[in-house]
Amino acid sequence: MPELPEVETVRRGLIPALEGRVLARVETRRADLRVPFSPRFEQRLTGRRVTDLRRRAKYILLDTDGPDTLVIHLGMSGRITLCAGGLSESPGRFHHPVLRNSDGHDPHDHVVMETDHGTRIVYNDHRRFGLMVLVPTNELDSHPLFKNMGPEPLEDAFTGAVLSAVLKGKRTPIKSALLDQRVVAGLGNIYVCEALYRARISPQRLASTVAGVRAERLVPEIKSVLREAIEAGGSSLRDYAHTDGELGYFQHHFAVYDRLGAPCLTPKCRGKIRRLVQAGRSTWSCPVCQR
DNA sequence: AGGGGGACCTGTGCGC
DNA sequence: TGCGCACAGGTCCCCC
Repeated sequence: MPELPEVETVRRGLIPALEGRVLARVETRRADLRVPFSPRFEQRLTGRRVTDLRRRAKYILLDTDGPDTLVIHLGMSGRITLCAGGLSESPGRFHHPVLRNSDGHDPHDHVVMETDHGTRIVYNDHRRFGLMVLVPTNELDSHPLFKNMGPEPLEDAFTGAVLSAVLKGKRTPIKSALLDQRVVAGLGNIYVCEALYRARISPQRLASTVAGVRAERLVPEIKSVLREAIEAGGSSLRDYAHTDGELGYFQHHFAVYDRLGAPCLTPKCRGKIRRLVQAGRSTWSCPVCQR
């Protein structure tokens, strides 16, 4: 999936098209994504004005002038594209060929919305690990999706001391701990690998031993890698693209992710990037300068 | 109680 | 060319 920087880029791309606009038409083309759409999904959204577009971790929150907030997650392969009225739904300028059904639709275009200004918003997700649900706005914090979620990494409240306190006593590798959304919300495989590299911390190190000085070193690196990635419009690997179809370019700045065998970029370090598997997911790191 | 492993999906790229 | 396998920005449930 898009991790925090990619989701943030999508959110920013949606603002000009959606903020203050009325959802004139909402169409779901199947019963579910990873989970079913909320009951009466289309009716509850149609005619509502979008009052705000927020992000929490990897979720986009679309507040309306009704009781509900539309909660969107892009899973691993979700994409949202905008197009002015009259154009085909998936504009076809992506790096993937666009599939078509006999009715002319991309079979992975699962949700199509249209605003009162005629902009079409298309949600495409070929793996369907994403979700779209309606949650009463005043119940968001207590909703199961959010109630146990850790701090936003880019907020000032996320400090070395805060991370340190959560890691203390955790008997799991730091790599797994950082992927745990209860520890810090919004990091995924790429930015965990990159942040650990920048902080020169081994992904295999026990989380409890990162508490203290290493946590103080790690937090600024988490923030800097996320900020730089947002600045670059996120990272485009297989599926991710901006709302206008353009690609992010932070993937060109990876120091370790998917760089198996490449020389470590740390000056004077002779290490070669290795790949290991932790909790079923690939981890890339430099065995020499990450300890 | 908390963490690891599989399940959920489809697509792509590789080796044989 | 084709087939099978491994792997992919995530999360959740089950089981130990």
